Amino acid sequence: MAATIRDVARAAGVSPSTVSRALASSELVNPATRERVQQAADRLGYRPNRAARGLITGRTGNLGLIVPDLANPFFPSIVKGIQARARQLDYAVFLADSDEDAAAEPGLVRALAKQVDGMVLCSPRMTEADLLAVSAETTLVLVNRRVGALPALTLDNAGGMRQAIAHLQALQHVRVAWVGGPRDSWSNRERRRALRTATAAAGMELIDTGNFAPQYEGGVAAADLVVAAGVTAVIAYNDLMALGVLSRLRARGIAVPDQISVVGTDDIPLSGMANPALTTVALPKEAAGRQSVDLLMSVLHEGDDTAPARRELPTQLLVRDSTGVAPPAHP
Amino acid sequence: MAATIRDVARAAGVSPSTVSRALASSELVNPATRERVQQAADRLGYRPNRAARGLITGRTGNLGLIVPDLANPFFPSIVKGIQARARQLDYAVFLADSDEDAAAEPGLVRALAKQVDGMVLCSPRMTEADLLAVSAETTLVLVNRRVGALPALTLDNAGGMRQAIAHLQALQHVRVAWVGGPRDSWSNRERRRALRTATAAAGMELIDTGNFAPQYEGGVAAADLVVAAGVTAVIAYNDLMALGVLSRLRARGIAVPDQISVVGTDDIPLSGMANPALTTVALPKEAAGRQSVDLLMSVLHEGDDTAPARRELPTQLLVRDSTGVAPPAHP
DNA sequence: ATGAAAGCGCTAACAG
DNA sequence: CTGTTAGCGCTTTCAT
Repeated sequence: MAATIRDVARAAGVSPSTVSRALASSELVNPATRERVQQAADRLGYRPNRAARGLITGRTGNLGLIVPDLANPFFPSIVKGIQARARQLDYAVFLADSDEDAAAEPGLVRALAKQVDGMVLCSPRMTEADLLAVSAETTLVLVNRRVGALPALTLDNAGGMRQAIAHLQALQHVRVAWVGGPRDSWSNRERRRALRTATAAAGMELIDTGNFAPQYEGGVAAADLVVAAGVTAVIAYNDLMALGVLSRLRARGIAVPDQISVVGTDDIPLSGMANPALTTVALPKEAAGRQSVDLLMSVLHEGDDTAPARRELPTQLLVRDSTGVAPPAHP
Repeated sequence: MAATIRDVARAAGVSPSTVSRALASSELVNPATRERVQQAADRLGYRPNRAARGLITGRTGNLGLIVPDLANPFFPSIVKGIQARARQLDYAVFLADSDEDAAAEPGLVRALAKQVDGMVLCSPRMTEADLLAVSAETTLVLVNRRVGALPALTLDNAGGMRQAIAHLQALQHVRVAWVGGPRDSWSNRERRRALRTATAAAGMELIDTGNFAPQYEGGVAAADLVVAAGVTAVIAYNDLMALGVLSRLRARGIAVPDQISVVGTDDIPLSGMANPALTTVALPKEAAGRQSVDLLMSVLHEGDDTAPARRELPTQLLVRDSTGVAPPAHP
């Protein structure tokens, strides 16, 4: 079967421990011996068994990743970023999709905890209590959520919302609707809160249409409430929902942006391809993925000496065709 | 730190092996003892170390998955299917994204091989030789590709193309363009071949515009060639590309489906949301994911006794608004 | 600079 | 039914 370290040792005429050293810390072993071992290893196609190594070193070289829903285009981008960075660092990654089921998340963490050095939880939906509880099982880094003193990488939700409101204000909008995402979502709460503050400061009115599934269908469902609210602009929790709104508005013969302006969040690949192209708050998704890995590494290596590891990445409003000057108010 | 099997043994006043047995094969141990062990385990929050278990049993309880590009909406659906089925079977899954780099794939397989019981390779781009070579490292199941006698789950590409051509023929189309995807892609070759056969049989003409990146941008780039070819219909390798074609046609003021009909493949979530909604060959993506795991399990358990494990899933043309009756030919 | 021995956490004979 | 023994593949003292 597969060659073990003993096979290599035998082939090179040394002991297993020498092989181990030769393949790892180069300095502690005679160059000639090292060469011999290296060749034997190559010849036999030797690949160390990481599980066995992990058993003794306590380091697995693996990393866990949990996302709520891979079908939401927001997450694949993050996963790609994480993948890429993990691969550079020679880490393998376990992926689990919770299917937006908050109750399932702790189980997923626990299932993986023993096999990884740490995990990245992307937009976890589970309760704070659960989060704190599972944080004892392994090293955690949160993405898109902030809880207690847990290491976290967030995106500047508030800044994004402020930019959106400033943009709409410049276009003369006064009444704006908010189409909310999952109630359990931290970023949903953050965005809503920021919106409240920003609209109040701008002397604008914010109509909350409630919480909807963070998908195309959710936006479709919300669109009629938006129309009924008599607003001239709407901001949706994410692009998928914004696209749903767009589609429903078109179906009802309501012109975008002439009658209603629409703003999304995420800048998923397809938002630029929509017709009209969607104005949206762009989030640095792949960068967030990469940096979350870096954050995890720093936590893993520096121990718990410094301040809580946190980082916030900037967001950027992309103005496209779905927003325009507000129509004149009715008499 | 974390409780080991010895801790549980001590707490329950039995030997580690009894704990092992009590927690696994229920029959071989005294019910009373078993109860005691179970309680001790619960109390200590014991979770077996799967890596250690795998070391001795040879089964890791892990499964590998490699996809070319998670940013292509086709793959997340498959990954979700695989995830779901794997979880049911209590398997954890390693995910790697090769970023459409055929040369990187063998390395990814080898990196994971030792830590998994088997792997699913989704639309692998690597050469047949590489594929055969890595198939020695671990149990493989191919999705969306067929090579040698390797276990494979495929989708009925030919059937899908036949349905598309029959549909276009019914709509009076005679000249049809093909917008190809990655040259290395097996399904790309399959679809093209099927198209050749089907058009020939129908007395239609097929114009091949070449190979493009399997993304929105690829479709945009191909669209002008489609127009220049003077066809009344176009079939794209995938929906992303079809959407790109759609967008470029609109930009050029060419009406769809009035002047040109457009057909995609995959039925990604957004194809139904496009305007006009995209006619496409739907592939059972999540089902393919689930069944690929089942296939892997059957190969793993049944050994290599029976015929090569293969399965082909049916495809289904979804007729939507992007296809219509061909415009009358020019005099 | 290298080898021998011990052991990571677990399961699988083998006794009893 | 249960404990003892051995060992999966690897790294790491501790000697030499």
